[in-house]
This record gives sequence, C-alpha cells and structure tokens, in this order.
Amino acid sequence: MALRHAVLAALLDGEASGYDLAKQFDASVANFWMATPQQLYKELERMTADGLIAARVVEQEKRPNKRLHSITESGRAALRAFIADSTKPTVIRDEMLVKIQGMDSGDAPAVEAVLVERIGWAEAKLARYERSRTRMLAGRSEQAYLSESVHIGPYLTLLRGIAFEQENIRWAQFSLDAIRRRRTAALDPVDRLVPP
Amino acid sequence: MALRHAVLAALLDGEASGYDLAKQFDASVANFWMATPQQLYKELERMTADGLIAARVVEQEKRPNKRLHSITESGRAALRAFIADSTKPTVIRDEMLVKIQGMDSGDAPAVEAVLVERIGWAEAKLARYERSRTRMLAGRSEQAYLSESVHIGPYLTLLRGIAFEQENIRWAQFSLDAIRRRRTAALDPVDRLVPP
DNA sequence: AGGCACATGTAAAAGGTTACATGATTGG
DNA sequence: CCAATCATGTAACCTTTTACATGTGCCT
Repeated sequence: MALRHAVLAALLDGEASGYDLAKQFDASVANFWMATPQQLYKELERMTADGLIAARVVEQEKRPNKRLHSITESGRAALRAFIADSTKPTVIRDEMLVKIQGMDSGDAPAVEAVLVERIGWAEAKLARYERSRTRMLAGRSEQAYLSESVHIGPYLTLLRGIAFEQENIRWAQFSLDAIRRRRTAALDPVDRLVPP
Repeated sequence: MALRHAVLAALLDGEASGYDLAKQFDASVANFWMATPQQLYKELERMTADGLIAARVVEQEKRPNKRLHSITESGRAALRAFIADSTKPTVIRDEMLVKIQGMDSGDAPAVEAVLVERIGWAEAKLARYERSRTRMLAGRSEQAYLSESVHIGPYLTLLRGIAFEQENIRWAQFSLDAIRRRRTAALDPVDRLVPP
C-alpha cells in the first residue's frame, strides 16, 4: 500500500487532479513509482474516504469538471509515519534484461533492435530530466540549491533518475558493441583458421 | 506473464528445482526479476502443464525429494518468440525514493538512517556480484570472455546489476552528505546572521 | 477529418504478497 | 540447543493490468 504514500508525496507540491497525477506517474515520466490512471482514481477515492486527502470539485465550461485533491494534516502525519517506518527493497522488473539473459546467437538481430530501442527511450527520458533539472536550479549552482531550497527531495530523486538513464545508455551501448563484434567476427573470413 | 520467460532463461543453465530457482529469484540476489517461492512453485506447475518445461523427481534419502525441471524444445521456442516480441518498459518501485521525495526537515534523522541502510545493502549486493563476476571470468579478461564464451547474456546482465548498485552507493552517499550538511548548517552558530 | 488533450470512471482477469503448514539434517 | 538449509506446497488477500466506456474542444 505504498502507492498512497507516493501520492501524498506528490501532493506536497499542491493540489492535483487524478489526471494531473496520472501524467506524473506515467511510465515515460516517473522514475521510481509508476501507476496507471485507473489505479490512481481508485486510490484517490480510498484516500479521501480515509481522510488523508481532501477533494474539491472545480466546474469548468469547456472541459469536463475536475476534482482537485490536496493533502490533509492527517495525510502529512501518515507520510511522516511512512518515512520513519521500515523500507521495502527496490523492485526492478526489466523484460529487456530477461531477453539479454536468455539470448542465443540466433537471437542477435532481435536483441540488437531491443538495445537500440532502449537507448532511444533512455535518451528521451534523460533529455526530459535534464530540462527539469535546469528548471529547478533556475540559474543557481547545485551547491547553492542544496543548501538554500526548502525541499531538496524532488531534486535528489531527479538526480537518481538521471544517473539511472545515463547508466542505461552506457551499458546498452557497451552490450550492443559486444554483440555486434561477435556477429561480425563470426562472419569475418579473417578469423577462420583455414582460409577458404 | 513474463515470470515464465525469466524461468526459461534461468533453465538454460541446466536443471533446477523450485528451491534452486527461489534462491536465484530472491530479492537479495536477483538484479532484474524477483519472485517468491510461492510464485515459482505455481508457475512451474503451469509451465509443466503447458509443455514448456519437463520435470523429473529425484528421490533423496537425507533430504526431501525434489523435482528437477528442464527446458523443453517448446520452451526454447517460447523464449525465442518472447525475445523477438515487443518489450515492456522497466518497472521500478522504490519506497526509499518515495521517502526522499516526501521528506521534510523534521524527517532528516529517519531519512539518514534509510540512506545508511541502503548503502549497506548495496555494498553487500555489490560484493556478491563482484565475486560472481570473478568466477565467470575465471582468469580471462573481459574482452576475451565476451568474444570467446558461448553465452554472454548472464555476464552482461551482471554488469548491469553491478553498475546499478555502484550508482546506488554513489547517489546515496551524495544525498546523505547533502542532508547532513543542511542539518549541521541549521545548528551551526557560525551561520547565524546575528551571533548570540 | 482525424488525432490529441482533457477528465472521469467500471469490471474482470491476471499477477503478487503474506500467512500458514510440515519436517529432517547440518553447522556453530 | 538454536538457527539455517533443504524442499514443497495451500489459501486468503491485496495490487496491478487490460479492456471497455464516454464526450467536448482544439489544432492541423
């Protein structure tokens, strides 16, 4: 039941609709907790029932009405309790690595395509994160930001996301090179013991 | 339904019991796919029913009997199909980062403890991975291993795990320092505009 | 005309966690 | 003597994914 704590942390920034949160928790944006809109709408209802958040309806004319949620004092207390409580280990589930683990020489072309795709995704995510970082720093140095700003949490988690995607790219490039070298080596007449 | 493909990849190494696999998929060992023993026993049954793996019972005297599972030709085909199929994005769920994101100055001591704990886990995991790497290389250079050995998948995924834990340590140490500096700065009389 | 952004949901199915259950052997 | 390792499962519960459902406004 940690999705609710991720939502509470997100609401520290201010009011948000389910739709707003869905964007933040989207797989292509979130770097440490993801959730689908369906999960969020249901969880927001439960959290409202439990008094952790409060909702107000904003009527809009050219758009559907929306419910804006904000954290309550009880919600803040729940978040503090969560932070002090024991932490579960990180869950990583990466289909791509299952493919790498299980690949055979015959799978080389498919695996190369998977790695190229991964590099593309990681680069796109990294670019987004870097833009976000620039916006947060707003001209200040990292040193200055870390000592001056009130909440450094979002900046620190962003740094973790940036490091993760950089490592992704570095590793995928290395693996791609290794696999390609084997493919060309296997075909290269120079490597044959007995020339044809 | 990707657990089954992770199991198939694991069985490329040779026969394994549910218990053997449970050790490999344990949270403290696995670096890209985890599963509890309960999940595995159930999935192994289904996979046997689907003909992806075959089981044989080994009777033991001083231990409970065990069922050793091996991949079938149909299982190999399923794994190849999985590798060629589209890949789902990586799922990361890290409670610790939720805590970092949602922390307030009052949570500093708890957050520091969480970071210290994480560094300890990451170091333990890293040590295990490094030992595993040494064993795999068996004296050869990485270059030599990558061009000579038949299956490089497990080595490449291991490298990803090593990089992940190294990044974990580096980032956690950085964050810990940042948080501690703020704490001491807040208490340090030198920083006061008006000395007491 | 077609697609994306906004905005909210329901329902069924699949997947994952936690608690319970058993019992011998080995090592410190 | 206590803890860990070996070895397998059942059952209840909770979480997550996927498919379905609706409708307006804006931009190209």
